[in-house]
Amino acid sequence: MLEERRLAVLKAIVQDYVATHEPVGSKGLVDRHQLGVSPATIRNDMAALEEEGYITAPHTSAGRVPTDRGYRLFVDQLSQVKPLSTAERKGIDRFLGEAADLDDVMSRTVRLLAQLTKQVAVVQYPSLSRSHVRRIEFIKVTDHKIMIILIVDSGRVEQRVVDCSVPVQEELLTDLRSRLSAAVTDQPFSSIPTRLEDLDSGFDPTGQPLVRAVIASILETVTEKLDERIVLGGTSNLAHYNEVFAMSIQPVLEALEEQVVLLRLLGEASPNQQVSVRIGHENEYVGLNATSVVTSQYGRENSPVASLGVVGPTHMDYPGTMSAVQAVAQYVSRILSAN
Amino acid sequence: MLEERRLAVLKAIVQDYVATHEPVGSKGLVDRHQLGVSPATIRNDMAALEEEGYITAPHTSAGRVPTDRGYRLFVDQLSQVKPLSTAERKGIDRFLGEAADLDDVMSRTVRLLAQLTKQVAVVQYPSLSRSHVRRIEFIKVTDHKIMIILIVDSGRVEQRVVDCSVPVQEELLTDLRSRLSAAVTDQPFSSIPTRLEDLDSGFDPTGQPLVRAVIASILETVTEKLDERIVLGGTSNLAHYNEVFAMSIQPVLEALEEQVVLLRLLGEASPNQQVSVRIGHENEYVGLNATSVVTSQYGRENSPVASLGVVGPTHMDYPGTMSAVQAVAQYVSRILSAN
DNA sequence: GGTTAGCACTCACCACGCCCGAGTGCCAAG
DNA sequence: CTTGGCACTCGGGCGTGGTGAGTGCTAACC
Repeated sequence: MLEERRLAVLKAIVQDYVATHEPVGSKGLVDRHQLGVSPATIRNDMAALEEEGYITAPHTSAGRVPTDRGYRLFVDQLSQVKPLSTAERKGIDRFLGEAADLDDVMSRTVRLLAQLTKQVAVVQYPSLSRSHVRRIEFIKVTDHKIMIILIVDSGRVEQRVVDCSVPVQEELLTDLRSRLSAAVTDQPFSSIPTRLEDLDSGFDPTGQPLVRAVIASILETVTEKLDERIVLGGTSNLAHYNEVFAMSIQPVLEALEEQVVLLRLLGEASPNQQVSVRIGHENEYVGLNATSVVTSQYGRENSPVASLGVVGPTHMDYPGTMSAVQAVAQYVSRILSAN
Repeated sequence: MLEERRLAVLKAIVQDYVATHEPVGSKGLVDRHQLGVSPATIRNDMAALEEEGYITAPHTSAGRVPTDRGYRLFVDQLSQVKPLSTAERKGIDRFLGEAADLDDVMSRTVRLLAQLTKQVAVVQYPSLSRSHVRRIEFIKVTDHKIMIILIVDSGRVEQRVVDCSVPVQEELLTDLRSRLSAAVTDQPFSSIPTRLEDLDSGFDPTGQPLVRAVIASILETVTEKLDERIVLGGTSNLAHYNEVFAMSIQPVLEALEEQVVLLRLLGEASPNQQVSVRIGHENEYVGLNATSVVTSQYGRENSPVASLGVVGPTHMDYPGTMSAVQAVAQYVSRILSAN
């Protein structure tokens, strides 16, 4: 009973604070929620909650504000993901359904996510490391240059030009293509290094330099280009918080410019299909200690290819944001597997 | 004499204001610059300059601040592009020289420009419309799907998948490849629509649906993908101005998210090799009325392939920014023509 | 005529002091 | 355990007065 009401109070505090962005007091709480008790009782509960570190008072005569810990409890136990309205689902469907190619899907997704959540959206391109090779092709650009083209199941296409010291012979190229093709087609990227290991030994000595150069180049692409691509959207939503709230957006903008930071942010997503939420100081990167990050993976069931999510203030609408992120991830998954 | 000193005063005002970001008064001016006259005289000049609209007073008892018109005069007549130090040039050279592929060049350029100018950098990928086709290739992905690959002289590679209603015959594809290749190789993108116009008539009727589909797809790529790609950098520099200066960065962030706005921004660059500067209200987009945009085109002499530049507050260091933009544009031009 | 010194004037800015009210913690009664 | 009552705290809004930077004007000067 006692414990139960305390949680209800915390929930109410979070909800009110998210709605108003102002410290919430005991009086207002009983007015706006049916708690069935008087302000004085609430005050006792609030004192207890503060004692336990779930809420804090900015200064003596102000109301209380949830702490990161308070939000965590709220997210874990007090909130339920609210389903999107059918209108919203249809809107998403229509908007994403029109996408032509992968670039289009990504850019539409990021815009959609930013618009739905009114926050900064972060979308990662399907990760090569978790994709499969669908096809490999060569194009002879000049006598000494060939372009390698890797077509990936997620729709990505990687290309790279190799310089060779000797002129490229057409037959050799054909041979190489078929052998490489056999070796890597439909194989996961992560297995490529081992699969290409001894491939050069099968060729006659005159061709080996070229073969080695090609293989080296592919390996380079595989390892290097794993620095995945990320698209951002809704950055201007940051300005909104800057004005109302007293938090500087500089560190956040800096974080968003660091591909590495973003990748780790998305990479830390929980391995299961669920939505992952990191609140305030739970984020490793200090610049994001005043923000929360909501992410989800997308791709086929049990084998996600990448992540997407949003970055927003800790006082965000968690249920709404989580449902939006989850829904968008599901839609993107569906669209990508349709190819 | 009279006119001459007034210009000197304006120049001094701009310089001081850019340095301090505070309204500058007559006393400070004579202290920091060798003008050879007394504050009272300066005051007369300032009154005249204000009359003519080059400077303005925020309020009665504050110093003067340059207007957009004042900056314009400063840029046009009073400043000279200051050359970069050799150390800076070497730094640029080293940093950009390491770039491996086009993506790398673009991302390094944008970071470099942001770092040099401490402002927001905007770099446009080489424009297809001003590029030439170097090569066209087809890859049969499945029976009904072929991938078209366009290799462009600026290093870009565009690909697109076409769905065909009928199975694709290998010979037809070879035939199509050679004809298309002959038609478009080394031709500017802008000429492609006319060159492809009647190409389908040369094929036998059974192949025509495929040919038409391919041609349509290429045309689509040519026209649609002309929505060029743009990379941004240094957005966090905006936060700096936000704090010190009283200008909201929201509209600026919004503008930066709009590809269309950015493209127009870069597209309006003056046609010659010089650096183009648009100050405050000279920018068509209202969200950027409080900023200045410094751009330059890059590419071969007399045939630029794209633009790059920076967006910053109107009280920026124009000579420094202009020289940085110009230098970077030149370096990028050089690197791209090296391929 | 252009330049300069002197002077009165204007205001943004800051510091101080004041009050107000929201919100609290505590206590004693229900 | 809950509740009404009450004293207390303290941030924020507001008027007040002082300060100083900067100006425009006028009259004298070269």
